[in-house]
Amino acid sequence: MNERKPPALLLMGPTGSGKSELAVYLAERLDGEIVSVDSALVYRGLDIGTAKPDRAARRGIAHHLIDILDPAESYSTGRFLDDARRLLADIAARGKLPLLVGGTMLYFNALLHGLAELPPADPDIRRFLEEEAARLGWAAMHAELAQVDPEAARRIHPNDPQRIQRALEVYHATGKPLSALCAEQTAVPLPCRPVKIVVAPASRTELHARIERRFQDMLVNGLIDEVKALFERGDLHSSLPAIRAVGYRQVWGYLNGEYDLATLKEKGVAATRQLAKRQFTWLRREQEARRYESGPAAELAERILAGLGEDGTNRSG
RNA sequence: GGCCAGGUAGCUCAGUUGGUAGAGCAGCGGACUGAAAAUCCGCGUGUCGGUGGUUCGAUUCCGCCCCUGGCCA
Repeated sequence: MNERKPPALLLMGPTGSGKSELAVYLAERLDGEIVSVDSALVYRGLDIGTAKPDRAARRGIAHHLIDILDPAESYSTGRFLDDARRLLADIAARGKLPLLVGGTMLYFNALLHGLAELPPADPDIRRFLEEEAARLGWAAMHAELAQVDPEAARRIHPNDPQRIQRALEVYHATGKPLSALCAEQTAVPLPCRPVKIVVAPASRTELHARIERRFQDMLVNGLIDEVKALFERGDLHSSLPAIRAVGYRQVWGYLNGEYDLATLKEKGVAATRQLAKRQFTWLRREQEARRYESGPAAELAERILAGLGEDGTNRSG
């Protein structure tokens, strides 16, 4: 049925699995363009801590959805979905293969399963709810949600302020409960046929070792100075998505004098491991994906290409 | 060498007036619909330094030994 659509490669994996380098090899061999599926790479000035591939690492391959926002701005799943759909169509129209590469699993999820028609974030409503919560407490906010959207209240834990706020925000903005809007969701088919590939290190121990080494390298390569530049701008603060990113949040605390360098290193490594663990939770339930162990990019790319040949992904035309 | 303070979960520590022990962090598992590198939920057996003794029973009291830190020589 959708066999006639052009394919798109979805390359997913936990942080530090070597996706970015691998993607460039695959793009070279498949005449592809890379679409980043990463909620932190979108921000300009977040380079070292996000392991953003630089000009040399990109080797002339087009990379999309990188450096598209200032750190003072906020990206979102909805924007990603619009951007990615548009790019997918454009790239396929140019006769190139789209490679969606990243570790933001909610974005992949939205791409594959769609997203309900919900209003975007509204700063005024959020501020209003924030103030109300400061006055009444989140338990009261959860009770308020139970009044207007009992189903959402049942699903959302009373200790989860972010989701309580979002559910109330949707209700305030539309007058309809979040759960009703989600129930109306209809699948929007992708313009491409997704071919899923998962890359991950052989063992958790190995991943942890890589993560520790990598964070250490980031510090040596100037992560602190990079964050200091953001810190000194004066208009950024610790509740922005860009500043909450792994590594950035921890260095921010260090620059605030909250802890010493050794503690910063510990916290940075732990936060990265925790991120990887959450990514694994999504990845585990990813069906119909080909799975590969991390390894030297060139060699791994060859193995993946051999596997792709079997299901016709790289046929031309 | 002498004196003092400690040695309890991977780490930092609490506790048991003697009935085999619990927090934070880390770790592990899970959830996830416009902040998602976010937000949240669940999971705690560890020779209570070693060894003898007292005791029905010792991680807890006593002796000796080992280790760490401090002070005095």
